[in-house]
Amino acid sequence: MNLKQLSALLELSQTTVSRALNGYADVSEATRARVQAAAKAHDYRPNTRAQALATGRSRVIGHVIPKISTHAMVNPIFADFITGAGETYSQCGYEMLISVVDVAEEEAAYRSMKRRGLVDGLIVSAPRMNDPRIELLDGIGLPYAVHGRATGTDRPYSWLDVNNRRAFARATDFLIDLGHRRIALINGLEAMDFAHRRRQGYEEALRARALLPDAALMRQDEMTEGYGWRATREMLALPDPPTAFLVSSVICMLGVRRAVEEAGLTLGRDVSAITHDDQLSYLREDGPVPTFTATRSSVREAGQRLARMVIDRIDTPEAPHAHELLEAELIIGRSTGPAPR
Amino acid sequence: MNLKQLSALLELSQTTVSRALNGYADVSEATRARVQAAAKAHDYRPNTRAQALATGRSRVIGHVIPKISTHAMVNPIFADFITGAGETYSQCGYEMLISVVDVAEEEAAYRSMKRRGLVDGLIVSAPRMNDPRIELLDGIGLPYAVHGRATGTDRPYSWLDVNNRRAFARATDFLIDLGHRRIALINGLEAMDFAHRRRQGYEEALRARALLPDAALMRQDEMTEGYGWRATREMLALPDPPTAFLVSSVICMLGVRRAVEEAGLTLGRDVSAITHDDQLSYLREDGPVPTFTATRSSVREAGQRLARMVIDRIDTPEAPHAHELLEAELIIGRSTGPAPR
DNA sequence: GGATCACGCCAAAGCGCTTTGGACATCGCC
DNA sequence: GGCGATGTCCAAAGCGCTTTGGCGTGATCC
Repeated sequence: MNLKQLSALLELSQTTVSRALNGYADVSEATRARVQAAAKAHDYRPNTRAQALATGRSRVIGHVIPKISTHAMVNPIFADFITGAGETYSQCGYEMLISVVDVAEEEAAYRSMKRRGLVDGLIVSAPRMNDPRIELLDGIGLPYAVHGRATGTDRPYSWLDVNNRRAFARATDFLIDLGHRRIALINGLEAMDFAHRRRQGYEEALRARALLPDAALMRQDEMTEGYGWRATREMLALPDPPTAFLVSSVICMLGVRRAVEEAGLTLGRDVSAITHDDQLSYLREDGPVPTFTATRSSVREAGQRLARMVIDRIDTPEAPHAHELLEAELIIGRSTGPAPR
Repeated sequence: MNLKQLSALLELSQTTVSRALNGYADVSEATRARVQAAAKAHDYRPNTRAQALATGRSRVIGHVIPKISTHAMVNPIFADFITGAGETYSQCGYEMLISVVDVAEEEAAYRSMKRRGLVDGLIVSAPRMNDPRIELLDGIGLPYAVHGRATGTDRPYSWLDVNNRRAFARATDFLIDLGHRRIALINGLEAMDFAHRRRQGYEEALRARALLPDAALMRQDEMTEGYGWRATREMLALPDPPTAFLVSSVICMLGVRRAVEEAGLTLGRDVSAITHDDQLSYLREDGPVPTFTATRSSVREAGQRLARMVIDRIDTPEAPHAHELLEAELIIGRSTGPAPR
């Protein structure tokens, strides 16, 4: 059933039927009701491609996943983030298009998306320091919103971010309050903006309490379980090992715990650790006290809100850029305790 | 730059330019070369929406994620699977559309996708026993391929699956060889087809060695870390606890390990465990011997191949249905050892 | 009573592509 | 020289929608 057939059936013009369904005022309420009833009865849905062609808007938002190499890690927060964004999209009548592209072809991919009229807007994920994509997308003229921020870019853009600096400063502070002095940082790759900010927060908090950051206690890498384990194991073997760890993700934290336990130590007693927790659904726990003390912020909610943000960019490009800074909660679990003496 | 402008520039008709670019024979090689050069020089990309409207094919493949409730788990294999599928799609000139829909509206979502001409085909994920989606999609007339199988459906359909039955039978057999007699199964939800098959394999292997499946040693639930921990903890507290565990996912396995260690036991010595491992990229390890003994099969590769399978369905709907049964490797790690006496 | 206006409807153009059904040369062949 | 075959190209008609501009009709106002 298409517009033509539906309007023939109703003995109305395509114009009137279209305008009736799209809420224009110059249709009498009587005919509008009649049209809506018929549309419902025949389960009429306008063809998206025709609609897009006629309006110039595709009602699709793109998410680009740059692929480093064949074996590179897929971001574990991806699934929950997508779910959040998808919820907003379906509420707002948008579709989500995901494009896996080789990192070398990322720029070409954006250009192609624009030229082919594939998407109305984009979500930019995992911004790096001085991320070139912001300038690129402004140049291309594709609305977007960034999940995170890109230190070093001076042009305005819309973003939503967790206050990573403050979260890690608070976590560090909390560990210092517990008497810890040698606090390690198991960070994500610091070319990533969020990891950079976390280190800032960590170092600031140390300095504010007259502690000197020690390069031997700082690591950065892709946040896998294996990395958490390796880093912890190595640092516990130092002559003057840390008594506490600040960890960038729960996945890493799993590795940290493994290393701590393998060393015959108990987490929360002999060694403390705080992780950032994106509330990934498949790692959720139940029970009164969480296993891990964590700075917690829902990545699914971030997806929901960021999706709304791109849609706003598309609808009102002239509006000023939006910024949302989510504060992470510091949730006390069983992985922290007073520093051993 | 659109077709009209490009053809004006070349002083050719739109027809000729279009046919030149689409490889039709009735264009001289000289003009074809000229057209291609101009298209390249101006980075011409046909508008996807117009192309789709004209051809009736959108070159988009849909993935539907049914959302149980606001807090339901997002499948952890999702990200890697999507990445694999996305790789194939970009090679074949397809786009991937992801739709998060409330489970109650799943059927309506499929219908709508078809009517709106949004997608040319679909991937069906996480089939349940007697999954109604297969009949539904056949009725709607949307090509699809299933990731897994749906026991109880007698109509033919294209699928790709891991040989879950054999994988779990082999794993069980291996544990029996090591002297284990009380082997627990920490399964996924058995309404899911894969979990059902895993239990079959497990029970068959037990019976083949004259062991009786014990309901007290079998659990099923959503495969979270917390579930693995809870199930293990409870079973270890039984009067006659299991000495080995068969676990449905690495995420669960993390919980199993936690429970084992909390009980003061050592995995691979006091208690053995084998998990199914989808080779999720963010849980990957390095090192010579893996931590976990596992039945291993790459979900990313599954994504790649299944994407190819839907594309084939779209291109040649009259071809017989394809089936691929991937065998999981049994990889020996450090989580298994001889049964303690 | 005629001008004005709002209301409700519609014909037709257009979005950017593909495809059908020729048209026009050129060529080889009898 | 005429005829069919072949090789190149093109005008125009769609694909299914939205939107512009206009057309009647009846009510309103001086």
